[in-house]
Amino acid sequence: MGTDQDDAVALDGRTLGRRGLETRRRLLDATEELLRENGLRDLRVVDIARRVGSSPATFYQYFKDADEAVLVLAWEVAEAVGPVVEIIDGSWEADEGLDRARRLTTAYVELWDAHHAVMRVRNLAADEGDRRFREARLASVQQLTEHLCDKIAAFREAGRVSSRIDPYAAAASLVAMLERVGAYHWDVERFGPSPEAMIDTPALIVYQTVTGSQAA
Amino acid sequence: MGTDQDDAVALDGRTLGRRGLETRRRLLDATEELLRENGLRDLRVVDIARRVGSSPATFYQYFKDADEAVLVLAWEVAEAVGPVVEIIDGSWEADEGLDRARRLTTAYVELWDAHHAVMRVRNLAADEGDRRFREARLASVQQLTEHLCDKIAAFREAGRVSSRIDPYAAAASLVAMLERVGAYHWDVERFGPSPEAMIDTPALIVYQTVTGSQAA
DNA sequence: TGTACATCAGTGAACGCGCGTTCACTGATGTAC
DNA sequence: TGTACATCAGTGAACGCGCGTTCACTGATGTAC
Repeated sequence: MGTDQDDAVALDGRTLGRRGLETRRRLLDATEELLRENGLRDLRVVDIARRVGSSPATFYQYFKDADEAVLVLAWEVAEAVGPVVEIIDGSWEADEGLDRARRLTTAYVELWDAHHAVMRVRNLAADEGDRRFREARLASVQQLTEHLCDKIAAFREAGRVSSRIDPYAAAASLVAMLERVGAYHWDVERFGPSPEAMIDTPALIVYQTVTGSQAA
Repeated sequence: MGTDQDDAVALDGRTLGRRGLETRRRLLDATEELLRENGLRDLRVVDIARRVGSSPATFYQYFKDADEAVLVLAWEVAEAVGPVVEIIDGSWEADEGLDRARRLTTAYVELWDAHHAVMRVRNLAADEGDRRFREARLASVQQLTEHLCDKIAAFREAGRVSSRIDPYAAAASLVAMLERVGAYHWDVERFGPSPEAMIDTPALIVYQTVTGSQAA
């Protein structure tokens, strides 16, 4: 919260009115569309401006460059992770845990489906070491990891998860799996597995890893 | 095999001699270096040429554009996956399986450490739908997935892995996990887990998912 | 062993496009009285 | 309710750099005899 709409200010310091906020929004939407359609390599300020029927000069009233617009979008995605994280909280026993794992996987894959273009670029920039994108990714992924970590740690203390499992590393690995499954499940599905299998099976892996129980 | 050095031909059709092959190699190495140092956004033909002390015109004797050089590098990575795949073959019972999972994870993470810049860009381009990069990724990832799939299917038939697990989807999910762990384990390690934990724990997840057994 | 010729390899220099970016200006909106 | 003024919002037009790309040419290598 507080990272996009709220503290939105024009680059010259003016505060934005209704009209300004709308324009800014349309520029952001156009950025996401173009990223989806043409990919990162072909993202151009001129095109973004053209798409909303305005001029490049307008774009520069709101963002320093194209990257900065993408960064704002990445923070918006981070905010959308909140509800997904909440799914983790609660009991993971038996059917309830399995159901939770499935809802978690579904929600996260749907988040990717909705925002794959932005999340892809965010991950690339973060992996390449860009600090601003690292932070934005962290804001998404950290909450997820920590909540999963807590669950795993509890099952481990109860002696149900192997003591050779490092809870944080396990949580991070599961998040890693979900990230990548979100990114390319559509490509995997060309080789056999149904879309449902590409939810249910990773969900089972999550469940088994968190609880240390094998599903029936 | 047969995708890079062997059928290397200058763009005008001339066959390459010793000297030409060396230059081509140096251009490829420079491409990987610059990709690592500056990231995808700042990869420029002029810079690649400059780095090997030659002129842009030379670059264009060997590659149509910068993308094509990266593509060749991606195919080279695909060839390097062969030995990693072999680790999968053999018995996965008990300690032997655990050891195999650990060697697999180690080898794949090391592959990422050695070639992260190229693999990152390959994945982005593939995810964005670029056919050539999809093929190159497939060549890496498919073998891995299929070999894991065979193992999982066998344990499933033996009744040790849940029948609710789709073997191909499970294999793809594990590969997804390894991909992402390879890409960002260094970032995770800033939050607690040791480098060893970021190998051992995903390895355990692989082991448990393949064999349906919980580790002690 | 030497010479001539074919082909491989490399590049200087230039062109031109397209993109990022800015400035000086016009128009829209809102509010004080 | 109307008018004036402040500030918000938008842009046409231009500049200039830098990058991709090419061409005509020189130099290096190898091989046939």
